[in-house]
Amino acid sequence: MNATQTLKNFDLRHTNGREEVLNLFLGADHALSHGDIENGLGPDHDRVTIYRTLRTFLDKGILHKVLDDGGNPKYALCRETCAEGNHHHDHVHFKCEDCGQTTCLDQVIIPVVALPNGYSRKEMNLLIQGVCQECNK
Amino acid sequence: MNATQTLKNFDLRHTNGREEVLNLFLGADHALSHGDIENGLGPDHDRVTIYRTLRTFLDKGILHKVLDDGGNPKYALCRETCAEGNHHHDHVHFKCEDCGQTTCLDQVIIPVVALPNGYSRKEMNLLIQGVCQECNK
DNA sequence: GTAACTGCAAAATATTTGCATCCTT
DNA sequence: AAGGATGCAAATATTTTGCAGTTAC
Repeated sequence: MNATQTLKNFDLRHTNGREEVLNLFLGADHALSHGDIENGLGPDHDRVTIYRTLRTFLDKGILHKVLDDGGNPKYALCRETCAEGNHHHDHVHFKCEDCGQTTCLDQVIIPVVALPNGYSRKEMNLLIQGVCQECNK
Repeated sequence: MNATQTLKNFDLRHTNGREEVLNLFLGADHALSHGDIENGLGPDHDRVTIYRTLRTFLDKGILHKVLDDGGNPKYALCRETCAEGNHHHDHVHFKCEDCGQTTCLDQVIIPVVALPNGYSRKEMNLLIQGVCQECNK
C-alpha cells in the first residue's frame, strides 16, 4: 500500500499534507488520534487541514473511526480485508490500559451474536481493553 | 431500583440534581448523552453540575460510558448483572442508524474471542450498528 | 482555466477549573 | 458546624465554518 497510489485509487488529488498523513498511518501499527497526527507531522501543519483530511479519508473509506473508551476519537486504516468492493465493517480493537495504544486486531473475528427479534445488524465494533503483548512482558 | 436508595447505597449525598438525573436514567431504555440529560431536565439546571454529576456517577460505578460511533459520549446505568460485588465489565450496545438511539442489550453475551499471544483481557465492549426493532417495522 | 485544496481568522461547541455560596448530614 | 455540592464566571479544548489565495490536474 502506497500513499500516492492510494490517493489516486480513491480519486483524491495528491497533496503534500495528504501524503504525509497517509504515510503516518501506513507506518503506525496502532490507531491515531487527531493529536497524534498533529505531533507526528511536525509544527507547520494546519490543524484545520488535518480535520478536513481526516474527514475526507473517512468519507472515502480509506480510514475508519476507532472506538475508544476515552473521549477523543482515533482513526486507523482500513486494511486488506476491507479493500475495494469488499469493504466489510467489523472491527476489533484492543486498547491497552498501560500504554494507552489502540491496536486493530485484524486477525480476530467477531463471533456471530444472536440479536433480539426485529433487530438487523450492519456493522460491529468490538473494543477489548486489557494489557497488550509489550506491556505484559 | 430507586434513586434515593441508590444514592444512599453509593455513599452520595442526596440532592435534587442527582435524584433527577438518576430518575432520567431509570426511565430511559437507552443511553443518554450529556445533551439528552440537559434537555430531559429542563432549563434550570447548570451544565457544569451535570458534568460533575456524570463524573461522580461514573466514578462510583452507577453509570458506565457507552461507546458510540459518533463523537459525543453517552452513558447508561449499570444494570442487574453488574450490581454490587458482581460488577462485570462486558457491555453490548446497539446503535440504530435510523433513530440514532443507543440501547444496552443486557441479555446478549459476547462470545469469547481468542486473543493473540501475550494479550490479556479485562473488559469488552461490543457496539453493533444496524436498525432497531421499532425502525424495522 | 477550473475545481479542489489549503491556511488563516473567527465562530461555535464542548469541557474543565476556581471560587464564593448554599445545603446535606 | 463541616464538608460536600452547587452555580456562576471564565479559562481551556475541540471542532466547524467562511473566505481569499494557492495548487493539482
